[in-house]
Amino acid sequence: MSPTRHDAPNPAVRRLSLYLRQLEALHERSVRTVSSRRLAETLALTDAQVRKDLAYFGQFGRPGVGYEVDPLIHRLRHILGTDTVSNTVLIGTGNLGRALAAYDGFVPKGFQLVACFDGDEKKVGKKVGPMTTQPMKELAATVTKLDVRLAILAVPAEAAQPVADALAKTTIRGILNFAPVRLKVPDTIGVRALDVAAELEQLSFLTRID
Amino acid sequence: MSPTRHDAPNPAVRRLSLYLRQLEALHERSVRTVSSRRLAETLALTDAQVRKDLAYFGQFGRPGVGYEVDPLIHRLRHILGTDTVSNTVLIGTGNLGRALAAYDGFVPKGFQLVACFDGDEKKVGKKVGPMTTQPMKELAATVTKLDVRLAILAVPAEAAQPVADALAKTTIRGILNFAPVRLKVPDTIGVRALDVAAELEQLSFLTRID
DNA sequence: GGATGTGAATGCATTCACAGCA
DNA sequence: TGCTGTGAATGCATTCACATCC
Repeated sequence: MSPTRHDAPNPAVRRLSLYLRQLEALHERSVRTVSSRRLAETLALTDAQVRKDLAYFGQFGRPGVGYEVDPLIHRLRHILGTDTVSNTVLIGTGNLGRALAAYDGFVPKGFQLVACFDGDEKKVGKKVGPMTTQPMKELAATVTKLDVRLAILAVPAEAAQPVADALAKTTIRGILNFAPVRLKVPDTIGVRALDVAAELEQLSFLTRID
Repeated sequence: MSPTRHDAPNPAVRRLSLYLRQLEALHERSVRTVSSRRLAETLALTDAQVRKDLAYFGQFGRPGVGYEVDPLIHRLRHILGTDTVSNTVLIGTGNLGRALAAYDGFVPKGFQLVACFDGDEKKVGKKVGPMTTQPMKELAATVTKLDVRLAILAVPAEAAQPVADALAKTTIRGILNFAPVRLKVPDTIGVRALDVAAELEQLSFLTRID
């Protein structure tokens, strides 16, 4: 999965998630309308950037008024594809996997965990919330049956690439990878990586006393 | 904590973690020396980028030969500040916090969890691995006593900003934030955010069928 | 007056391409 | 020959600044 569709700069797409989160907070506080300036302020960006980012995707604002919170929330969800729920599978039911499964923030964001898998036979059959851990050999069948597009990978580093290879043979189109490994996948599959240790390293650098 | 010290572009610093990880893998395989080309290849970058990134921090390579793996590992660790162990605290001992505490990858990377805290009285006193969960009011004293610079924040969204405020009153200089909230902190403190739901949103966008 | 949306200008980061060294 | 380190050139992203509209 090489560049971004839709011509918009990649960093702009990343900020869409920030805007959406902030707009949802404003919605909670029953705020009806917000200007690029106020939005930028709370997110530590510039007003011009907010306007330009949003303008890549349409004309959402009204001069003299700003952006209407609720309609913009719906537009952004539509753009991100989270206005409908995406079935998602979890691979790896170790500590991290189970913690993710217990997180109740996915569903409101448009992601529903529908099955979980583990390569360790001892974990197969164990309950993870409402799900029962399945063996890896069931992956393809389950993914196909439930029409799953996204996978969360929370397996040890050594297992990550083999699992990615298995996922590539299914209808999975995106992988969220927690393992500290660069996955090689066909470019029909998108990958986002979350590497906790690497982030700590960045912090360590940032806070170095030279 | 505004820009990057040391003049190097921020993206270059982020890639340092990638280089280090790959070099550690090469070390495991007893590879002695590696060229920018090979390094770039496995990380899906260009050779020029690898050379330029490393050159921001020194002259590590030998023309005609490449980079020596072990010495470069040590240099990068030193640059990142992970050649000595950093004491780190964990705030929030819910599912995610405990999963992070159980992760055995921190110590080899230079981070030692030395204490954990929770605002929920019911969690205080509970064991988390070798640590005992402390109440938030102990934070300042413990952090000072153990000379802690880094904190991992794994608390619910509502609690994140108040905890960040409390951390700002201590010697903590960097926060790894898992809560889906933009933290406001004095610029003497560095923040890195890991937002799982936001990453899933990005994947959702990436894999949209327009 | 108070906003947006957007070309033009600026500022960064990446890539090129090559001099110089082993 | 093979490779690094690095100025110069290119390509992106951000910011400016203003015409336009409520």
